[in-house]
Amino acid sequence: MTRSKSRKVPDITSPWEPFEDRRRARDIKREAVLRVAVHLFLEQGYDRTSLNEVAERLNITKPALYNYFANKEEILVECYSLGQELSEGALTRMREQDGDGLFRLRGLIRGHALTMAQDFGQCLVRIDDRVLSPEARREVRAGKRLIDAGFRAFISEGIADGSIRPCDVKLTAFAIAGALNWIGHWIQPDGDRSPEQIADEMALRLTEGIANTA
Amino acid sequence: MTRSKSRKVPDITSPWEPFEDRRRARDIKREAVLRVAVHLFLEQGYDRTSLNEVAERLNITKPALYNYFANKEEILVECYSLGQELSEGALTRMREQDGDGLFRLRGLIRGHALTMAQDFGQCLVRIDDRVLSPEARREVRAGKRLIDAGFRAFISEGIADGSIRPCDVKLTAFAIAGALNWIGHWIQPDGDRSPEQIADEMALRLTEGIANTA
Amino acid sequence: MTRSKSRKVPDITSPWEPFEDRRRARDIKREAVLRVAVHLFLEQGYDRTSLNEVAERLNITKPALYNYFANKEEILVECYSLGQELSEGALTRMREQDGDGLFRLRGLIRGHALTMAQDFGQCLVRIDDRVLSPEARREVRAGKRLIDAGFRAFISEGIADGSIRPCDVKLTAFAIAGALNWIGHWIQPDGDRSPEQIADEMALRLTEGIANTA
Amino acid sequence: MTRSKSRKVPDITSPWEPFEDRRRARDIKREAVLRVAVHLFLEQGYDRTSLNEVAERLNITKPALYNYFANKEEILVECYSLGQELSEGALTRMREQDGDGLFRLRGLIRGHALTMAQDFGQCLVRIDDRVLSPEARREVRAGKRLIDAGFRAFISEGIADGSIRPCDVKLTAFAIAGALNWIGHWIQPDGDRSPEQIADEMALRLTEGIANTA
DNA sequence: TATGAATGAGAATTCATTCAT
DNA sequence: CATGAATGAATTCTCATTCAT
Repeated sequence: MTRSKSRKVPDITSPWEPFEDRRRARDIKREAVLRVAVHLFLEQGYDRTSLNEVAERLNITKPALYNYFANKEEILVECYSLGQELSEGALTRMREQDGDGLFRLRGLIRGHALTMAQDFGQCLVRIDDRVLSPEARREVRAGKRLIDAGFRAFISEGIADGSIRPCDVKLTAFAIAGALNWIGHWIQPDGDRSPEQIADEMALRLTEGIANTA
Repeated sequence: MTRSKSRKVPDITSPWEPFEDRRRARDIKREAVLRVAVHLFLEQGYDRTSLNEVAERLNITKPALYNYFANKEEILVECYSLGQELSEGALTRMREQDGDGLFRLRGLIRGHALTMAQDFGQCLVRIDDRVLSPEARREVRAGKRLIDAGFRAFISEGIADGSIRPCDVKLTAFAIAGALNWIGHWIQPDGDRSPEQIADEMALRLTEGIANTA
Repeated sequence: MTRSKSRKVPDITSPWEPFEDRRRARDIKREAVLRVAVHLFLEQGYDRTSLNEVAERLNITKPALYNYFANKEEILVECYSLGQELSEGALTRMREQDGDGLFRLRGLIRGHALTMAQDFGQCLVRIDDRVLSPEARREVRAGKRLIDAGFRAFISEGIADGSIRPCDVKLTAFAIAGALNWIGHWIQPDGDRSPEQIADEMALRLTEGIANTA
Repeated sequence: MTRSKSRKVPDITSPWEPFEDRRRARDIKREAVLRVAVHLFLEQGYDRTSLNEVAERLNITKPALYNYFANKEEILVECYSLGQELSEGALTRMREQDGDGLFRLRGLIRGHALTMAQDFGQCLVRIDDRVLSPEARREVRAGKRLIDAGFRAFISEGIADGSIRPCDVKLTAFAIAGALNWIGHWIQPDGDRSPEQIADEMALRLTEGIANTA
């Protein structure tokens, strides 16, 4: 690992590097915690996953976790955030791309489907956010609404530009989002379809009915 | 209540009535427990709902619950069962009705959508069955697979009889089921669409793309 | 059984018989409770045996037990009593028989050994009387002391009449009682020695050292 | 406390001391728990002794106990172990000593008698091992059988070398063990015989009958 | 930064006992 | 007599979190 190597010779190069180094090491450890945590959360549920288990898998002790996170909730919130970023990234990318509403919608579908193929993405729909404190929940839900708004926006856009047939926007968005979110519940790492295949298929299937291809 | 009335004159009508009466009273109470429990489970999550809360809402004490259920898990399992029955009922009904695959699929969609509008139905998709013991989980999942198999069967049937365009059956079934299950997450009792409206809309929307209407 | 016969024709013979009958039936049931209870107490320990289990084995319900016993403790106390009576019977019998101290001691040993071969006898030494309320415990211990006093009396008697060699009476009594009480811990219903064989062997073995056979 | 003193100057003496120190402190605390626990177990019985009581006497809180023991059963098992070691020590010592069977038997008797004068030894015979899980019970019973086997071995040895008169080995061993185990039930800390006196007396009394002194 | 220890809060479950029927 | 239901009290155990070191 380059991390451990650089840790051996910090003073030689620059007195600032150690800080950099340390911060980076810290971030790496934070990430490791999150990866292990989200994995266990998905495997056993949030409430049934004790911080002890998380710590054990990382070969540290429970209180050590508190160096990186204020509490258990913060861990979950960050897992949500990382998942959220995945879909938001797709949303942003499609917003910035040229193309009609249908094209953008399909892009978002693909992006959201791929999100659901990852642990952090899955936790968005498989870990109930009712375990969060009201404030944290509000924030998380705001994030989720963003994506939903994205679906609706692209659908409306498509209807406006003629690429999508008129339909009940809200319900259609819910239907699409639901079909995609469900992926997180049935997808298997070693399934016979790759995440990309699933994403592509969904992008078509979920828009067939509304696409104005006639 | 008729119960208390009949209790006053048991010997006159029938020596069996008291028993019947008691059994019925028992069932009524069991049901009340389940209704309160599923409500709280949906509101706060299973792990965060203590039996104390359930009991309190019923104006009884916690140990009294153990007269009706062996343990907390059994309560959840029965909630799942009641939810499961809702969709299975729709499945059975459509199986017995005449009509092509598309027709049946739409019926099942409607039925499953309506299931998702009820507490017992929602708990199927909103309470993580990973809290169950392996045996109980196996049983619950078997039930869920039944519904999924129903979707696939009707789609296959439709493809065979020409009412549905050839498509990836498994993925399509997942997409439809996902869109419907998601209803349980967003529907609101006082929303501007009635469950029936949602069900009808979904029955159309989710089949538009695959219906062979040309 | 004559019990069931007489129960069928109670009014014919005498208006008083039913009472007798009822009392007897009651006693029979009490005994049944005690037999089942002591068995379970020995099998699982007093605290770990719930009245439910006792009731179940008798095909009745828990509250029904309260018709025969005031509480769980009373059941145990009566089990002790029945065991106590076994040894006390032997003590009384030997007291009334002619013979020197050694003869009587051996008789008591035999009697106490046989007591330890029965459930009620075993409970004397295998169920800790510390589970009893102070009053009940006092009574039970008084009974146990009676037996112990019997051992000492016979030993002293034997020393006085020359059939037993001078020895530390108290310690010798404890040693003999201990050896006998231990039988309750190792004896097995289907062992290769009958209770009588064990009793006889003990009567000899435990007195060999102190018998004045020279 | 010396602990706090050494804690002030750890680096001077050795970098390992703190660790040693901690481990030792931990062991000391574990031992304290066991001593309090066995005392209460003997006083009130295992089931009637709550971990709360144990903790209270130690001026800690109940969950703190779980730092040292996995559960209540483990505490009991360790109490048994400590008691077991006492007698096993005597057994081993006598095995290694020169002398005939009678000599060794007497040594084991003395050792076992002294075991019964201590809390940990008493719990072997006064706490019913039926409260243990099957696995734990098996282990504990294996230990008990070891001692019993020791008694039998020394008796057989004595018969073989002529120091003990031929007798029913199994029954004799049971009788001796029983007499000794009973000590745990009647001995009193402030009795008029010291444990050593009792032990010596028992070593003689229990072998008088079988010793080949003629 | 990391750890062992400790704690407060809480949860499920068990059970002897009571009571109305 | 017997029962179903209910309860209060207790108990074991878990866990997130804190703190001194």
